[in-house]
Amino acid sequence: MKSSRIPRATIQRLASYVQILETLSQEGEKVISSEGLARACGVNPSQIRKDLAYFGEFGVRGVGYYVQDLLTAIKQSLGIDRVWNVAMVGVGNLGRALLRHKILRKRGFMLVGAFDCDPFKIGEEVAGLEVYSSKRLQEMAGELNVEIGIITTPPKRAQRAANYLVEAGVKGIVNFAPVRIDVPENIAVEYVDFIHHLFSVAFNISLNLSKGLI
Amino acid sequence: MKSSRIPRATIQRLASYVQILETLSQEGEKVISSEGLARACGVNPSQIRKDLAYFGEFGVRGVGYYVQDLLTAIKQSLGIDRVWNVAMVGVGNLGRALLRHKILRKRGFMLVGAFDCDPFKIGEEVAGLEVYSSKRLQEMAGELNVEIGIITTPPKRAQRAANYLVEAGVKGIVNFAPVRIDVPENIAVEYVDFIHHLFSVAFNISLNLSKGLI
DNA sequence: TATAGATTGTTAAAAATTTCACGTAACACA
DNA sequence: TGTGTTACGTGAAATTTTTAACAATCTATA
Repeated sequence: MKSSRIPRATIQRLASYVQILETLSQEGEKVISSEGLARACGVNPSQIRKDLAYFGEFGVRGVGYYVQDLLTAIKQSLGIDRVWNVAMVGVGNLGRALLRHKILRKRGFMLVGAFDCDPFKIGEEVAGLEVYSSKRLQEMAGELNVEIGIITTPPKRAQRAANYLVEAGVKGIVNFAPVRIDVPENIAVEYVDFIHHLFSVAFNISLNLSKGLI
Repeated sequence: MKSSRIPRATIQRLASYVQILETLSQEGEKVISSEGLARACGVNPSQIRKDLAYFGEFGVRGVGYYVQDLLTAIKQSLGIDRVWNVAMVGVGNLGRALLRHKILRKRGFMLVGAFDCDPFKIGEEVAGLEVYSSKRLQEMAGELNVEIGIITTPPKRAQRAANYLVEAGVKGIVNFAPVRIDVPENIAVEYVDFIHHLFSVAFNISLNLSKGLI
């Protein structure tokens, strides 16, 4: 199928297929059917076949999908078959945790710079990276070849951080601060806010309570 | 409108309305229109009116919504007009960051217990909480009155953590580990995986590149 | 080489969600 | 009190997303 506009939900799901396929691959599984994959990530088998169809034909009829091949194909489709250089703005609790988290690097996102505007933090070393003044972002981003920015500042500083990142030439931003940011249209932005998920759970618990399920 | 089944997306959006209304409230704004709110969170005004209609009529025609009233109403609808007690299983980098984050408490989620299975971590104190053995979850959850569990273990230990939490009687789980967990149907589960968002940004950057937008 | 069994890719139907459009209600002000 | 203006609530239309159904095709085996 042609890659007409691809639903955002499809992209989200592809990301979880990657997780599962990577596990399967490590466990030495060679082949997986859409049904098997579907069970593993709690969706409908047709959904999976349709999602994949946006990008090409990766399976073999009567057989299923070769785990390694499919993994490679999805990664290629998502553009994560390579390493992306990432800079972080805001070295608070959350920032530190992300800097120390191995998962980012393991998934191909290499933290190459850490920035903060707090003079007390500047010069500090976190997870092998020196913390620089946010004002030096533009100057340093070029030589570090930063492509993606992660914002982990307090909400009030998020827009400024975004401005710095855009000036520094990043092409995408993942914003952990709970505010919208304004950036040019050709900059890809994603918002991460785990409080939403807590709200969601609280709501569903309340719902279950009112339905007498608990 | 009657509260027929409420779309998950609606709940997600309500959560962001809360964020914005709280800011507006702090800034002393008294009234906001669906259009103003829509602009602030990047959605369609009708969307907002429809979302709210699932829970009741909170606005005044010709005027808009009284910020404080709407905030109260949404919080009540979501079941976040009270404090929820939360236990965390897995005190790694991410767990620590969450424990130290003020935002959880500020939003009404009180961390009342921290658990880990690593003997080196047990007994340690993080953000004013002593870390206990995960095995003691069931025993302690009762007296701590834990209602929600947060899983921040490595993926392989997530299912075990979930089992402990369910045995301990929690009614909802927020899982930060990148794996599905199996729990009884009446337990509300939410998955948080920020790697997905990085994937998404990477994909959109690749897309923009191929469209010649960059 | 033919047949049986399995599982994909794809089209069509169904369901869910979003957007539009407009009647209705509230306020401001003459 | 009447009139104009604003902006909500809601039913219907449009769009998007998900699910179902099935023809196509691959492997295995006799």
